[in-house]
Amino acid sequence: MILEERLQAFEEVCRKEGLKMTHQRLEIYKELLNSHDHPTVEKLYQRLLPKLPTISIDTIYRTLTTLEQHGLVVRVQSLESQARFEGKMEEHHHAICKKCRKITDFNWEFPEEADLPDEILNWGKIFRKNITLHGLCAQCSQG
Amino acid sequence: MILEERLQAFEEVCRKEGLKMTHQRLEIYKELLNSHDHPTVEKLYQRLLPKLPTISIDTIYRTLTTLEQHGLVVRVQSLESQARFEGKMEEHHHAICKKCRKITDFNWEFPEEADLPDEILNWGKIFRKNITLHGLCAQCSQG
DNA sequence: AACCTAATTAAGAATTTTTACTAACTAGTA
DNA sequence: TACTAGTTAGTAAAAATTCTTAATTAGGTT
Repeated sequence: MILEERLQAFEEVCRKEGLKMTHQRLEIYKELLNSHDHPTVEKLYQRLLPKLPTISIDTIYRTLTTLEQHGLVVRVQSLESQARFEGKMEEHHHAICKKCRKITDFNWEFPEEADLPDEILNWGKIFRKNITLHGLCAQCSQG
Repeated sequence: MILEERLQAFEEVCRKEGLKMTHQRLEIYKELLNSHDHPTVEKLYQRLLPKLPTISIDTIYRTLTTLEQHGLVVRVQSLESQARFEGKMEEHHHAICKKCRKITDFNWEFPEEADLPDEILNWGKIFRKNITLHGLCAQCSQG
């Protein structure tokens, strides 16, 4: 069960880094793991309200930033002003529809790093390599 | 002179699309062309103030959004909450430093589209393909 | 099992970032 | 030179994010 693994990793990281395992933190993390639409903070807030009726939106901002800093979630690049997040940590890439703004994941084995130009290999330490496709999704390109 | 070409293209697009060639529009566009740091609206505003002391920040937002819609500038994906723009239209890619936030351009010939997985070729119409490298630039990875 | 302590939270307020509204103004054309 | 639709500056509002503070809590210690 991949979810189990993620939650164990979550616990482990928290212990290692001295982060406390609070109810809110766990629920926010689980909600993000269950969300496959790269939600905004606002969306997560709406989804969490039934379970955590008194949670504040600031807590979600804070929590996601903390988890991001510890490599447990990813802040997704987007063209919107609202921040978006994802819990999926396996390397993958995104296609963004200019019209409906939907972000679709896809897998692709990235070319070997060695194929990248030298100029950028000297740039520094590379942690992630992401491809983003910009365009119109099938639905939106019909209209 | 590449700048000349860009300005001519700018004029042409404006004429074609019925956009008026206002002083502000031209100055904003030229300032962006001269900026190679993927500036925020706020930064452009600061840079334009000496020349256009009464320009409002709203005009810069509006103008950039308009130019973006007509394919004259690109809204750069970023991890920050502030929108960033660039005028460089040739295909290129970005490396973002997690620490200092600097965005560095680099060139790389993207693999043939055919090499992308089928799932994503059926996704819709692809206009742009961008690679983003996340990491620490040389300077920041020393500290 | 109660206690300590530093981390975390909720709530409200404040900031920051972006957009809307409106009257005045301007580019492009007649 | 006048007309008209598009554009601008200024003000205000909305949207998004962060800060402040007092209360609460997790996790370790006695």
